[in-house]
Amino acid sequence: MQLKTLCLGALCLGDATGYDIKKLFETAFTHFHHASFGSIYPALKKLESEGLVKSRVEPGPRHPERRLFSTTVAGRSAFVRLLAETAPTEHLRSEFLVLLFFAHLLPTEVLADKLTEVEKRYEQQLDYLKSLPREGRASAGMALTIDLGIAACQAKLETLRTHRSSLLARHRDIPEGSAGENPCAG
Amino acid sequence: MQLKTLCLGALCLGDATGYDIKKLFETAFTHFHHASFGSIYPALKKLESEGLVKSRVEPGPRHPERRLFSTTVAGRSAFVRLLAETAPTEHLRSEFLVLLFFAHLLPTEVLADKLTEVEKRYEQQLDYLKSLPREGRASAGMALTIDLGIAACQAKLETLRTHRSSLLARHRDIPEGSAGENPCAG
DNA sequence: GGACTCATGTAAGCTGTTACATGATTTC
DNA sequence: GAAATCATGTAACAGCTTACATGAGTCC
Repeated sequence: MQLKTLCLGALCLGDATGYDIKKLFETAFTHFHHASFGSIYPALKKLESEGLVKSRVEPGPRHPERRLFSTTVAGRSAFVRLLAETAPTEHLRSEFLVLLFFAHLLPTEVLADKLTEVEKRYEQQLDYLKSLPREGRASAGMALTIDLGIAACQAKLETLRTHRSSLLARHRDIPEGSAGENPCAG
Repeated sequence: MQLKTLCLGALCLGDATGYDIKKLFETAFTHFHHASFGSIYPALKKLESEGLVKSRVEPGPRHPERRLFSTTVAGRSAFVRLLAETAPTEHLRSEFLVLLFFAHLLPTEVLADKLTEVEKRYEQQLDYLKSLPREGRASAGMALTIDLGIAACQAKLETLRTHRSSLLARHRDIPEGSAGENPCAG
């Protein structure tokens, strides 16, 4: 799914500026998608040129001049169609698991620091997801995206906490820079 | 982390062809990284031009001619350095959670199909990860990458199974195409 | 002989990132 | 008056995917 489509979806939730959409990516979408200004603004421009959204400039004494986007009828039906056609895939890209996979090549202290860093991030993410309102304002589907994020985060955090000390203990015993046998062949 | 670095890492596990590395991405790395031939072969070429890997062509009666890559001393130390510098981040990109987030815009049957599809995929992934050998050949870190994959997958699968029927029941009651209130503002 | 796996590579192009460039408004 | 937040945009470039193009070896 292209970012363009996601921006169109964001506008199906209500009128918004490019800045608002960036905020959405940093809050409600944070655990399953990412986008930067450099892609959001061009995406909105493209959507407008395709007639899927329209915009008006709002001058304001209470904020800098801004461009508010809204969906068009064509935009809403295009989004629903695109949504229905989208395969429900997931792609994780984890530098952390790469690090863990090659942990035997790292000094124990470096590995310990990385583990601590990840645990902290998981804790923060868990706190954040738990702080989100799940009743009333959000639909059942939205609530489930949060619950799935919480479940996965919690499971990983528990696994990490369970194995941390034994991993580090074993790690101290291996020769530094050992590559070992090829464990992946075959 | 660039794909180039990951290819270099793969070669730190033992000599391999581009094709072998692709296999590694489809097996050991499958739940945390992805790469296609179109990026692997150029990456290996680049690594060789930088002196981090070397290669020899192996003609064979038992297989088509192939190019076997190995790391150089410079390559191994470069990889260890790059690894130590890598921040242990994770980025999920989930079209499935996008779908769930906008579930209220989909017909109930379409939503049900998507949920079924995801559950099946999770089940397959879980079976696969559980089938991997965790003792003996793999290092403790490699084993933990598998355990983390299993934990996350299991947690998501359970959450999905728990909420599926109530989600679909509630879903049938909402007006079709309802966008509702903006649940994300503020 | 057909299907499948092993095996290598290129080229066009899409998508998105990073860094740059700018400035208003609000809050302390 | 400084810092934070609100706000918009562009340009250069990185990085990877898709599709194409090709062919040998193995198993049934």
